[in-house]
Amino acid sequence: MRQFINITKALADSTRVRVLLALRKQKLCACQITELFGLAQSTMSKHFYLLRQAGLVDSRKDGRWVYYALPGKEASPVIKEALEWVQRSLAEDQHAAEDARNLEKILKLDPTDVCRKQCGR
Amino acid sequence: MRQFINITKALADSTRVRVLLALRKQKLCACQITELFGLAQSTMSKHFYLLRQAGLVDSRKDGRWVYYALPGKEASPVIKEALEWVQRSLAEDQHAAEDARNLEKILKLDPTDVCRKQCGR
DNA sequence: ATTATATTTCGTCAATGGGCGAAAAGACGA
DNA sequence: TCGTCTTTTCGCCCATTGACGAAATATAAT
Repeated sequence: MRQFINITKALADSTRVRVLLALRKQKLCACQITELFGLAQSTMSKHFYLLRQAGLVDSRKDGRWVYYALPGKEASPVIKEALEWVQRSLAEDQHAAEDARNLEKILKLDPTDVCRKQCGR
Repeated sequence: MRQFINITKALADSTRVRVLLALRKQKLCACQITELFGLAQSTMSKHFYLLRQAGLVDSRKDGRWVYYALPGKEASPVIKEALEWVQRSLAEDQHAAEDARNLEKILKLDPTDVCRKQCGR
């Protein structure tokens, strides 16, 4: 029950759900996701923490960057079903579609520039 | 997105999730559910409100009683999938099992007595 | 009509949660 | 090592949420 509520709490915020939708097609660096939503780094970091704790994302450190991705086949059924439910329910979502368009632009930039930009925020 | 977050927020509280599990086998009167959890009527009423608003339960007024039940086939796919996910994920849950045992006892009582008992709370 | 019963609404309080900036931590390059 | 870059942690603020009791609403019984 505890684990389950962790998952539902993590899903009970639109920013975090939008992160999951953004990760649908590819893994993303923390700075790219932060850029996408325009929130403070510290705010996004807390969101990442909750998502990781719930098991809804995997994180992999690569040098100075941290990459987030949807968990793979090793994830528990409850997690996999939750993610499938999210993706299916919001496949046509307008907000998510706009995020996807903005993400396209961010992906064309050099991640280094994206990160540097945030220091000056 | 808005509707989806309503659903996840409704699921992000263990009392409300336990209500959904208790309704697995049969509809229940508000007083029976309130008795099961031992919380104030007003508290439970607010939980019912959120569950109803999210579309996760149906309510039907029958005289003085209000019966809550899981929604039927007319429910939207996102709702049905959410409920299936909840039930499947917590089918073996210990907390839910204990609730089920306590519910057995409550169901053996006359609902009228259950309600009356709560006035004296 | 009046009283009793079942549920909801309202007002209040403490706890939680999302937001931010500043400081700390971790990792690379000069 | 020293400075730079990326991310996380910490402390704070304001809004939201879950809890309660009291009052209001709605229905049934006398």
